[in-house]
Amino acid sequence: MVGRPRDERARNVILRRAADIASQDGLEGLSIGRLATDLGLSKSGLFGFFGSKEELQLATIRAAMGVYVNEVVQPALTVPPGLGRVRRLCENWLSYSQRRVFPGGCFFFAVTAEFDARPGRVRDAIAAAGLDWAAFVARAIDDARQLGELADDTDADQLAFELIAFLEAANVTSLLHDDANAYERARTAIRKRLDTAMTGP
Amino acid sequence: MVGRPRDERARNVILRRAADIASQDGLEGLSIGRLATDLGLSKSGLFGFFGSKEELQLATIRAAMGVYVNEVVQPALTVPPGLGRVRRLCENWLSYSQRRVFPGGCFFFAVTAEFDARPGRVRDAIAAAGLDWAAFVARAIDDARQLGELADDTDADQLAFELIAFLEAANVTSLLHDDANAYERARTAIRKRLDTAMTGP
DNA sequence: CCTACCGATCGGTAGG
DNA sequence: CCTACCGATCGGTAGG
Repeated sequence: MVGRPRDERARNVILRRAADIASQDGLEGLSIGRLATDLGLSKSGLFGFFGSKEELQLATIRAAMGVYVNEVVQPALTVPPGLGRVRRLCENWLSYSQRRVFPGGCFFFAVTAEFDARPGRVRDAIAAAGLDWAAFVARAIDDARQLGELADDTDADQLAFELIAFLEAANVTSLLHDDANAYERARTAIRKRLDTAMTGP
Repeated sequence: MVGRPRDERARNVILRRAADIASQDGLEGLSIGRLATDLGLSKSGLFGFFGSKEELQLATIRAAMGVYVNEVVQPALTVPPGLGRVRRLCENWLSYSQRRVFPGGCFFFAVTAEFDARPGRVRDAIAAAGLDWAAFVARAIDDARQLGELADDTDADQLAFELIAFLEAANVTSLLHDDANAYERARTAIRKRLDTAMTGP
């Protein structure tokens, strides 16, 4: 099912716009007609790329995952494993949210809140992405622990939960109140929490 | 503009159902026709109660605020000011989320993520409720500080930000992954964070 | 990839 | 508070 290069480029343009819209108005607020008009395509032409609204939603999630990996995950892998990589992951995330890579803030925050109470393939795809991300953060934390940079008894899953909580709280607070201070709040919280984790509970 | 008692009772029933729907499908997913069918009313009859969809959305937010105050805020006021009240507020919140007082988890989490990137009166009402809540938590924290139960230099707004981050992370994690452990994660995080705040940074 | 169309549903209104 | 209706928009399809 791989199209010609030209089709793939078109798909990428479509899906990047779709992710922008969904970050603001949700994956249900993303309508095929509106997306087609935005891009200067016919509705049925755009529809033909995906075959159903659900497939468009799933493809949009995959495209947003690509952006997320490029913005948050990959640049952290240039830092060697350890506490530095954990800090870099958090900073990359805050920067990705603050720079409004997606105009509605973190794409995954928006669509998670939208689908967390609606069963289906879209929710399942969002949940899988969330588990992957939490496991990746926990792995980076556990690497730091094994390297002796965090206390031996550090619970990586617990610490990942707390750091991710700070990141998401900064995202939603800055969006809702146009308050960039929320990012400094999160940075302060993360710094202090990692300091505590260095010496143990 | 106060209706007869009978009208007020009907309004309460309508708005409680509206809040349930919105917690799962959002305030845009809440359609007048669906709400009317659910309640056995005609669409135009229900429409007449509110006059516009936006007014229905605003009334639904006010109704959800009443539930929230009853479930989370009021029972914490039976505890004297201090650290005990702060802990009680957090526990009330986790219980309110975990018991699914609204079937889609915390009503305000759902609608905040939905409207945080859309200007308008609905967003403004949600933002005002969020500020009130954060200020209330910060006030409870500062009471505890003034009573000597938290370190003198405790930053109440910062600590409120962190505690609320844990609460909301538990809500969304439990919903997305059907994982009740998230509430224990939040309880652990809150307990440790308050312990740290007792002795100072 | 387009035009033209389908039935369903949306918010909202007329008229009683 | 109801029935009946309005134009707009939804996801999706027919036909080319």
